[in-house]
Amino acid sequence: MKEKVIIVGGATASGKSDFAVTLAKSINSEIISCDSMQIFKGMDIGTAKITYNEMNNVKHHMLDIVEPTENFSVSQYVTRARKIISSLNASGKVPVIVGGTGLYIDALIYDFGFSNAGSDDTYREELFELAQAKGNSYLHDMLKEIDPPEAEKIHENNVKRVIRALEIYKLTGKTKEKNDKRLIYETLIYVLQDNRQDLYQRINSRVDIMLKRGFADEIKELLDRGVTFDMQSMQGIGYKEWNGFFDGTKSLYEVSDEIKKASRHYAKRQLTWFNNKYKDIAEFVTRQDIDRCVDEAIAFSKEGIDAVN
RNA sequence: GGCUUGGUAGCUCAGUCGGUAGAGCAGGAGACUGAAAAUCUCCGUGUCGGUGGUUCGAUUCCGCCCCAAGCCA
Repeated sequence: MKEKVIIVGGATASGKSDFAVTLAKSINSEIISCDSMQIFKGMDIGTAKITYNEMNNVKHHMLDIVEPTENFSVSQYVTRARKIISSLNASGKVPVIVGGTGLYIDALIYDFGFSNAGSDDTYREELFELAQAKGNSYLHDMLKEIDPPEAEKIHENNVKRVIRALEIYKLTGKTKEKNDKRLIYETLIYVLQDNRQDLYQRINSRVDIMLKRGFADEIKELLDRGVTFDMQSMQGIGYKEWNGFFDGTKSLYEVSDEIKKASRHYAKRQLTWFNNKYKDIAEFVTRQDIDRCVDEAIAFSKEGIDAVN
């Protein structure tokens, strides 16, 4: 029998955290965050990480699990999250997975068969310089040599992806295997929706609030602790934009404006992801549907368990 | 009141030696199975301030008017 999982997805600032806490509370379960930035310690304000009070006594997993000086990847996320899902299921709890990182959710609910490839910074650098010198298509041709179908899927200007594909090959000696898309869990998936304008409005004002709550201090602290702008953690929205602020090349207004803009763009990308990929497996709801969803979640988490006992 | 410089896409501006116009940003659509809050792809018709004139034809040249900024009174 498949393990069960409830998922709450949606764009940034759409109210996922709150929604998820309510669901988890109602089925006496726990939450597993599915967010590629909230995994970092010390990055709280900018990632809009849930606060202790907001958790409302519901246990949260997969938050603050990596130092901001470290690299992290989907495969590591999946390995760790799966264990938590299993142990919760074993104790009769259906975990509520919340997050906006589409790839992480996908990798979790489908079997992508990742091997444990880490990263190779010097090789990345090497390839990047190669692309600079000989052009994007040169690098793309390299990928075509070793993995034609993969090369077919990646646009040659998407240098970062081409590099990662080559890097994986170098580290594992293998090309990606085709895995069919079958859900490995029994799922109840909700995607939170919102009017575009309202969402953008919410994003803008949320950035203003972040700044008032000491966003700048958070960045300073990270930098003091040895985090630099070229690290993975600092590529996140709300972090990379501060590059230039502390040496005076950028004003606070510019920083805030750029963060808002980037967040809006991000939200748009998330909407595209969920709208197009989750059409058949998710239920699209708004925050107002919470009561109905709670009922469904209760039924979903009970279903089957009675039969077993 | 006089002079100067502007008034072109939601914004900043380019351009048309006279044949009705194009960039960046914003915005929109999309891709995405190993960095994903990353990365990448695609989408540009707007009374060219108004009005008269010159012209086969004006957003482009000329006159007048309106608006904005600056300078002089």
